[in-house]
Amino acid sequence: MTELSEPSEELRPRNEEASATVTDAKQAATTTKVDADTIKAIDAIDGSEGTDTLKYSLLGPSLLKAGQDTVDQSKVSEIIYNASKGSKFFAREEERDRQHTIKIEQIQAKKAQLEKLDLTRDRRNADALLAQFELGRNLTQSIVHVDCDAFYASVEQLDRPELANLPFAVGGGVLTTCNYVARKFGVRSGMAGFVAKKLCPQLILIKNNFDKYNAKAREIREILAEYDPRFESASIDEAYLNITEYCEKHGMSRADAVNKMRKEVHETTQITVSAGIAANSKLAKICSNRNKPNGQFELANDRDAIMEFMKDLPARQVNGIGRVFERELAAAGVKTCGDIYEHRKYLRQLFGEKAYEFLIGIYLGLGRTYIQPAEGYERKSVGTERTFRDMNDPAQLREQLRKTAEDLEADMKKVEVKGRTLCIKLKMHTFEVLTRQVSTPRAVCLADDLYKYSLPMLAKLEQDFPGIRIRLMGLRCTHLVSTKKVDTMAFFGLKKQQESSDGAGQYPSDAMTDRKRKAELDGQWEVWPEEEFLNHEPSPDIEARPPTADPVDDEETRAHGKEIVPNPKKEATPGEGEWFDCPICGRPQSTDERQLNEHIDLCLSRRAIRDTLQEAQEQQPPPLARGLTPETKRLKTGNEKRRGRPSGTSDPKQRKLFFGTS
DNA sequence: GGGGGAAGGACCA
DNA sequence: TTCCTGGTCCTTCCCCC
Ligand SMILES: Nc1ncnc2c1ncn2[C@H]1C[C@H](O)[C@@H](COP(=O)(O)OP(=O)(O)OP(=O)(O)O)O1
Ligand SMILES: [Mg+2]
Repeated sequence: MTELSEPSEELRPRNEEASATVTDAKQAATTTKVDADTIKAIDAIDGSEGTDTLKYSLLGPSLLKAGQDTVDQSKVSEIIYNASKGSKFFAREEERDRQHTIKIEQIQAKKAQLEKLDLTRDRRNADALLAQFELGRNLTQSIVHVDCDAFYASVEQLDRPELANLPFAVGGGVLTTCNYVARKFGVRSGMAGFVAKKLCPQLILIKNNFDKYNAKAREIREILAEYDPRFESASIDEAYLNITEYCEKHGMSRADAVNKMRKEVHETTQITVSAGIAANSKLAKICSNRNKPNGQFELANDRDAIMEFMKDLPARQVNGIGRVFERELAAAGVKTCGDIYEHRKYLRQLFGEKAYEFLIGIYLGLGRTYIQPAEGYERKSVGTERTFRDMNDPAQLREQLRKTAEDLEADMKKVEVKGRTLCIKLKMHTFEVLTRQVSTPRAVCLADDLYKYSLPMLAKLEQDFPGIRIRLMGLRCTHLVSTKKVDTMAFFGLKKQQESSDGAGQYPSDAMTDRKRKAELDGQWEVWPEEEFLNHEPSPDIEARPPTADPVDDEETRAHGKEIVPNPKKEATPGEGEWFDCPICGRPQSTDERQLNEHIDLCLSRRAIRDTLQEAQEQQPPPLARGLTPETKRLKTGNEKRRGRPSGTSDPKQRKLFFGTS
């Protein structure tokens, strides 16, 4: 699983001072002008015809990062521009910039059009939405966002303390991060190594060592768990915690608790972290950037304080608003979150329903107030891609495809999944990206199959783009089917798929696993407990049945799984003790791990048999009637209804929506 | 009008 | 001379029911 961290920023206009509580002493000293610069840059953008937007874009996505206070952005931008000029990468960026500019003009034209119309209805709708969201506001929780400082660099520095005062960066062709000394030169994550060298010729480059970072991240998480055992790691160096309970139990203020936590992390792991404390995750995330490095910032759980906080907040600082959307919003007149209100009646028509709701939520400073461990989350795809020297020889391309397929097989084995959709990605020498996908007739994971199904896509692309020259190739599988025995997802009743890891009988290519094919329920199933069993298959005798021949019987498949995650349904009435709802049959079960697993095994194997039978009958769908069987379809919709609010998904990086009222 | 697949793209670390 | 990698979600288009 990949994971990482976040951006940063500071500067608070005077008027926010009153509402936002600064909880770290060193804060006052470190104010920056990045915000101001950013705004200036955007202002410049609006009507400009020149290279301003391109230069701004070339600054990279992380210009809001901490440690830039003393940087002369325009000088940096000039150096980057000159270093990049003339390259293919640059040409591509120019083209993108042109496209964006066209889109901006369309937005402006549309807005001008809308201004002539009577938008009373749209304004009323927006007000209704505001009112509705307001009802869901929850100010009862204390959410903390923790973010390690210059994470990879800090970890490297532990092994090489002599680097402490020298500018250094981690990464190869592109930097993953750099220390704060290097940031003074304008060096940032995501920047090309050679550009960074132009900005800072003495810059020392260190290779990535992900195992080391992951190990360190685990150490840090161990400490976080003391403060909230159900914390959510959002990336390798970031986590959300709900410390409401902790503070209550220990009679501590939130700021004190977080100070203590940060101190503890520093003392035991030697890594400094920054934190934001607020009423919800979105605000906490913004706050954690304010006193970076090694600082914290608290925003009171108070509506007025929050509204004041959002009022002058540059939209770009909100997670989910990047370089492009920032420009588009600016074109519509929205630069700060506070600006959203006066333009509310246009937003839906200009940016669509989702973005509109997202923005309204931002204006109100709403966000998730429930935090849940990431283990309860189901991965959606696995993929691998590699950049190499330009290539256009068909034989070589096939060889590369084969390699990619093998890499992907290894990754899929590691995370124990197969996929029903295979996606190929090519980046041409011009940096233009092409993707093609197919649904495979069966879930696949073996290199032979991955190759077999992706080759025709490659061939087609070669045909459509004669003489195609490629600098990157990737493969990705989606519509995953778990090959784990009982995976944790099951416990959330979200979705469960199971299949034999050796459903290989179908493929002539893998005779080696063939011996093992007992019940090959290669297909996936999706279980929506209530609907599926409570509605038409109560079958009271399930429990009584002996555990039917376990369909899964493979070494690796057995290795993992069987991990119990507490039911997130925390309202489990305390008086009655706790229970888990079986994700398969929906009935409450003992929380005893062994008993529960036994019960689930039973339910699962029962499902397995049923599905195998069913498959025998209705097998065909994939090729033509590709899509869901009527049953699955119904179940799927059922699920959506059941989960109700968008809330559910615990995707750490969920972008839009979710003003979870918990 | 809705579901789904396919292609492209924004965004995040 | 040179600009990564792995993942999520959204939008737009299309076909089909
Ligand atoms: N574009 C990227 N590609 C790959 N890895 C990245 C990228 N950006 C960041 N990372 C990695 C390296 C970082 O150390 C780690 C955490 O990211 P992030 O929190 O944004 O920065 P940081 O921790 O290095 O500095 P900061 O002090 O600003 O938080 O994720
Ligand atoms: Mg960080």
